[in-house]
Amino acid sequence: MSETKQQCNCKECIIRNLIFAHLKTTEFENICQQKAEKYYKKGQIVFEKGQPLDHLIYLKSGLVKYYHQNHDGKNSIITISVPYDAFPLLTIFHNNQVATYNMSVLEDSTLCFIPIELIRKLIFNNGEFAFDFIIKLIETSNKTIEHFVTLNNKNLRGRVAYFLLKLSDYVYFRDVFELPVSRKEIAEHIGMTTENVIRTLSEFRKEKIIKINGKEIEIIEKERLIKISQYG
Amino acid sequence: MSETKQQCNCKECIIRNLIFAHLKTTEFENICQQKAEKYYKKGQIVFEKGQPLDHLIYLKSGLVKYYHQNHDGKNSIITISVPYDAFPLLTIFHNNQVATYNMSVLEDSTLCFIPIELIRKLIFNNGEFAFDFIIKLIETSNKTIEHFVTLNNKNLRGRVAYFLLKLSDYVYFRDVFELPVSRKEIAEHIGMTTENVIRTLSEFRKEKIIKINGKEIEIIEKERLIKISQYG
DNA sequence: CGCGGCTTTGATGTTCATCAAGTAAAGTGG
DNA sequence: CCACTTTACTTGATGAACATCAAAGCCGCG
Repeated sequence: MSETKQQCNCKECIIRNLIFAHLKTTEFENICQQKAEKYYKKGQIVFEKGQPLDHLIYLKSGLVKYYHQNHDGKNSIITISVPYDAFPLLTIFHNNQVATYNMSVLEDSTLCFIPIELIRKLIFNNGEFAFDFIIKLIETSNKTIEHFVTLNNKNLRGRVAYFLLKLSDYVYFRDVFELPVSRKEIAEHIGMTTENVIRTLSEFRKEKIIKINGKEIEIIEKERLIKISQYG
Repeated sequence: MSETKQQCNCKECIIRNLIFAHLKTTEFENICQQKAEKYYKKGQIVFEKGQPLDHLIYLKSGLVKYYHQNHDGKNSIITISVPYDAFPLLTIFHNNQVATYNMSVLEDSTLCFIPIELIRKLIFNNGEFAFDFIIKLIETSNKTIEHFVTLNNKNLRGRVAYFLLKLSDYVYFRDVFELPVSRKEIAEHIGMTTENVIRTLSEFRKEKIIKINGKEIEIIEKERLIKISQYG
C-alpha cells in the first residue's frame, strides 16, 4: 500500500514557510522527528468519513481531493488541493477528531503526517505559531466558501471555464496541462453532470477556445475563456 | 443610526462560554472595558466589502446575514447568523483586514465590537484561548462548507424544506415562527429565484405540510418536510 | 481477449428561470 | 392622515437550460 519513511530533511521543506515559520529550532526538530512521510499512489484513499483523524496530513508533492459522499453514492468534491495548501488545517480538531468527509489522491503523492497532539501543544505554547495557524485557517475557509458562492452564480459554460482557468492559474501555471481528474470528477467538483462537462469541453474545442487531446488541455484563447467564466 | 454604549456587564454574557471561557479575570475585564456595544435597526448595514475591519463583531441579540454582492447586483447570502454564533471569527485577520463581503442586520440587533488588536494579543499570550478560537473556527468553517455541499444536491423543494427545518431546529426551536427574511432573501440564501421560493412555499401549503400567514410559518407535517429535504 | 469504466454524441423530457401582470403591503411626502 | 410611490408577494404562461436516457467507441487491465 503506502510506504512509510521517517526522515528529517524538513529544514529545507517549504512547509516551514507555511505554518511553521515561527517555530523555535527545538520545536521544529521535534515535529521533524515525529512526523511520518508516506507515499500514495494515484487513486488511493487516505481517509474516509467516520474514520478517526489524529494527524495533520499535508501534501508535500502530488495532488489530492477532499470529497463528500452522498447517500445515493454521488460524490461532491469540496476542493482539489495542491502541495503546501492550507486546507488540511480544516480537517483536524473537528467532530471529535472523526473525519466528516473523504480524502484521496489524484496523482502519485507524498503526504506528511504530524500527530495532532504536537500541533495542539504548539498552539498552547507558541503564540506566534497559533496566530499563523489561525491566519491560514481563515484564509483557506474564505477561499473555499468563495468557491461555492462563485459557482452558484455561473451557468455550465461559466463553470467549466472557471475550472480550466483555476487549473491553469493556480495548479499548473501554464496554458497546456494534463487534466488530473476524470470528466466525472470535474462534474463532481463544479456541480454538473459528466455528459455536460464533456459537451461543454467539446463546444470550447469547436469554438477554438481550447484544444483537447485526451487528458491534455491547451488553452488557446484565454481572454475568451475569462469572459465566459466571468459572464456565466 | 446606531447607539454606542460602553458597558461592562460581560460577566454574565453567554459569549464567555463561546470563545472566552479560558480568559484570566484580568484579560476578561480588559476585553470588557474596551468593547463597544452597538444597537442596529433591522435593515442596517454593519460593514460592506472593501471596508476596513478592525473589530471582531459578534452578535449579542437579534439576527444578521453575511452576503456577497455579485457584479450584476444579485446577492448571495453566505450565512444567517444567530447570537453567539462563531461565524464572525471568519471575518477577521483576512485580506489585510478589509472585508470581502457584506454584513447587515435582519432583526433589530445588539452587536459587540472588540478591537482585533486585543484578540491578536490574546492569541499570542493565552494558548487556551488560541486553541478555543481555532476549534470554533474549524467548526464554523466546516459547517458553512457543508451548507453549500448540501444545497448542491437538492432540488428546489428540497432546498426550501431544508431551509425551513434549519430555521425551526437551529434558530427558533419551535414549529411556529416568523420568517426573519423576505422571500427574495430566502432565494438568495438557497440559490433559486424569488418566484420559485414562493411557488414552492405555496405548494407546501396546498399539500398541508405547512401553514402560511404572511411572514408566519407553521410546520404541520415535519416528517414529510424532513423526507422532502433528504430526498431532494 | 473480454470486461468494466471512461468518454462521446444525440434524442428526449424535466426542471427551473424568465417574463408578464396583478394584488397586497409598506414606506414617503404633502 | 391620506394620496402616492415603491417594494414585496403571488400566479400563470413560456422558453431555455440542464439532467436523464440510450447507444456506441475507446482504453486499460486482469
